[in-house]
Amino acid sequence: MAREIAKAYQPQQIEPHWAEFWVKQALFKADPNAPGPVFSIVIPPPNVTGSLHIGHMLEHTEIDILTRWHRMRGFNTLYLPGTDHAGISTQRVVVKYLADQGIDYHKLGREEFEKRVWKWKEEAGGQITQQMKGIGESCDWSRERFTLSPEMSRTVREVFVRLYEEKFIYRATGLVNWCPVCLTVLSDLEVAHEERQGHLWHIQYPVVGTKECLTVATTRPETMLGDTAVAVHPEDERYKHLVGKKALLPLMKREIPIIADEMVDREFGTGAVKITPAHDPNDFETGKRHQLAEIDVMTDDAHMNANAGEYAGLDRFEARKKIVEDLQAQGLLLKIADHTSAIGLCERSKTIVEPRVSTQWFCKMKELAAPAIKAVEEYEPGKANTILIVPDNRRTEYLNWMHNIRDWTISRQLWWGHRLPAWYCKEHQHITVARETPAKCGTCGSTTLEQDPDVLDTWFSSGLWPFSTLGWPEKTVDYRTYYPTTLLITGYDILFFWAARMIMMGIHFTGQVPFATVYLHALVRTGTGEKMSKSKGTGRDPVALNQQYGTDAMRFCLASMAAPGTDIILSDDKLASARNFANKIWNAARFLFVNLDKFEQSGARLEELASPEVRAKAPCAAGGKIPLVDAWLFARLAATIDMVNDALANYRFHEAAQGVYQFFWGDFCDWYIEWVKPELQSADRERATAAWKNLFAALDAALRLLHPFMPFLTEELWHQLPQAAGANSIALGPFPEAESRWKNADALRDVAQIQEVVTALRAIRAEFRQLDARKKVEAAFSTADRATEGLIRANREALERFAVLSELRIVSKDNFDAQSGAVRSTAAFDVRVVYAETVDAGAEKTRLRRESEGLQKAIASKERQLGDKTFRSRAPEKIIKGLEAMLAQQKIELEKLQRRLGDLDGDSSQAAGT
RNA sequence: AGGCCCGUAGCUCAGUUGGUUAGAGCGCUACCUUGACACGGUAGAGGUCUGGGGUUCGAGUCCCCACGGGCCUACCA
Repeated sequence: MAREIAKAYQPQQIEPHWAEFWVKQALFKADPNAPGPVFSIVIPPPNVTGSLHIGHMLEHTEIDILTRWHRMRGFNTLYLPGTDHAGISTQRVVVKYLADQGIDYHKLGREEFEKRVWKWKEEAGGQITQQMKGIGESCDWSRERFTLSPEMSRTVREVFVRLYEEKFIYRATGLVNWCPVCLTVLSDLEVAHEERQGHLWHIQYPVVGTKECLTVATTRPETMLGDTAVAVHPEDERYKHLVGKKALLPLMKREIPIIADEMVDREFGTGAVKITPAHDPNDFETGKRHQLAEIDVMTDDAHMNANAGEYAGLDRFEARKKIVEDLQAQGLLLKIADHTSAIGLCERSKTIVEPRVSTQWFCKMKELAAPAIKAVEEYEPGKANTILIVPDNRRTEYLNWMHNIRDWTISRQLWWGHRLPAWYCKEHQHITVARETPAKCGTCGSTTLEQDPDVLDTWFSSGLWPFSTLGWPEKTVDYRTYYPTTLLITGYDILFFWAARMIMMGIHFTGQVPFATVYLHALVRTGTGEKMSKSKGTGRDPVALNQQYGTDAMRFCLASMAAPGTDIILSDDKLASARNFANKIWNAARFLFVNLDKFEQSGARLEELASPEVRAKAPCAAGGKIPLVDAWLFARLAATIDMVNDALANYRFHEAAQGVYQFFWGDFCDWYIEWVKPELQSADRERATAAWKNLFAALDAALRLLHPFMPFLTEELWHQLPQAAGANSIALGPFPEAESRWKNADALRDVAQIQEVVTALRAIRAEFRQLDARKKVEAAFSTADRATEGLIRANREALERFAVLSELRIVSKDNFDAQSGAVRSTAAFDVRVVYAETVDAGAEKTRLRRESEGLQKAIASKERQLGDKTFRSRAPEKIIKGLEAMLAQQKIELEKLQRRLGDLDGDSSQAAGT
């Protein structure tokens, strides 16, 4: 069965096939009745507006690696996909989309607009899920969810009504964050702070009935139009005499009281503060204490309104400019000082947020937060209903924020989202909150009801995600089986937005934590350290990169950099290196297939080589015993499996990735395959068969080990293995076990010894610049240790091949010394390559000197330490013993080095003499 | 303002409870197109772990200070 197999791995040619296969076969559909412990994970729902960006790629890679790993190990596994309706984002996108077609969404009206968004969602909103399918994420697509679906709406209403009835949700008038571009109120979290260079304007307010002026300092002169007082500190001697008097508000010619309030910082500015209750949170509170009027001087879109007198109609920043000019003209502007302050920006539109008085819906948080704090604080491994947050420093962040949590503004002035289930009667504005549209007012019975036009913050519905997606409030089979979920993987940038709220809501409504562990992954940054962002044009399109390097390479690359707590900077170098790895795997398999044809021609049957029984017994013996290198390979494999399992269990993706990389490339390709090459073609039938059996068993296990990281490549290659015949997918497992019979410390030690000898011989060869790399030369080996001698003797063939030797002669110390040629020594052995051309004695001496200097230093430091009484009395026995053993070795080595140096000096002086 | 993180080879980063001569990938140098792979092979060069102080028998690892970089939270006008 001759195989056509491409010389280089071409991911583009195999990925679409398997991606489609996995979806069509519904291979990853969860079955609540399946055996095994449960592993369930819900996707952090990406925005429907979105397309896959590099951050998703990292997140989904981590989720998919863990999901596939668990599935292969026999867990009852669910990876639930879905998308978020993303209120503000989506509304902005569709408004713009309509505007591009000359349609003003206001004119469409709410109902029609919502229809258009749904239509847009059906047509364009599926992009990200299509991409996820294309990159082979092992989701259960039959359980895909959308945060604004009718089922989700029912859950949202249920939650809203209950929280209202429990008095968590309330409606109130307060000072809120207003985005003049998105035209909605924002929660505190949606306001991003940024330090900006600004000014502190000192403005003189004349005091009525005196010739004095009170100078106030402000960063926002335009808000003075809404001033209703000036405040000073009650104990400020400079101003005590003015308290109770009135100031004449410049430009507006309005008399406003001069009040005393503790909130004033005497040190800051002039110690006198203008009070604008309608446009500043502090002033709002001060206004409440002093019963001051709240004069809103702006419109929704941050232009000055009728309250702003002659400035009405101006944009807030134009107004600022004009006001400053006018004040200057009137001689009331005392000075302008530079001043930097953190200003609030709308997370979405990047507009400066305007603090504003408004009536909104809020959710009380303190009480909801308490059990969510407890769940994290009381975490212990295995303790029910507690949550582990990884990495640890995020846990501290979470706790800090939760301890200082403030009420959550949940209403939004948008059309796209879950509409508030609250109705007002026309007559009295009584509030009726209900699960179903009520027929009459719950208070007065009026039948003229109007529903609140607002929708809920997007995060309100995503906060219910882990249980809303599984059927809650019904106790469905899915809910009973898969809730609480096992794990949440998300970015630390939405720890508060999302994770914290899920924990609070989950505990409150289900009595259980929504997930046992939160793993917060890194952000992918650009070379300059910024977060990669499509809007800034600094992002890399993962789909294009997948196309270029292969999805598996991308996954492997991200995994190998995903050390917990460390942000990732992606580069083409790293992607290329991961692609090279994929190619290496491809070619290792290719080597097997190409040579298998030859072997089959000699009459071998595949079943004989790769039946399940053969694999169950691997490694297979030849001539009654397991060849050393085979024992070694499986020992390395077992160690790697243990390491990968341990690393993945602790979210140390980079360690797991580096472990499989090292095993496959370093151990399997560089040493094992090279070692057994001749055996595969051996005339000794039994030996060849054993080699083939072990090769197939090892590759089979290696592919399974690699599968969570590189699903496409491994699926493709695995299907070409003889043992895969008739099987459906490598993805269904099993994951290789680190068999106890594979563990073999002796084999590990022995092969390491042989590798050391090979490396020493190769290094000498490399020093002979004249020596053709392919020319076989003679070498001598000497050791004082009989076991080592036996080992080398038994593996002489392999050694000769690896070091390109005509013969490796094992000689006594005296015979060794009698020969000429370049030498390398360790404490355990000496090797000499016999070659007519001498090495560059000068270079050799330099190397030896440097090495012996290093050794001398190491020896001196060890002797010092071992000579120290305190060290001897306090250090653990193990450390002392280890140090002593190492010291003895180093001394032998040093002695050899120096003898060699002496020889070289002798040679050169002799040469000089003749 | 408070809190957190980072500063290790030319570059990007690992380095789990402090313990034997600090690792990887890329890049670099030399040699090798050997029948799996040049997206390859072999050998090598290269860091005393930002600086200073301290704890300790022993510190890249713990503590303090300084410098440099980043992030988060926050109603100082």
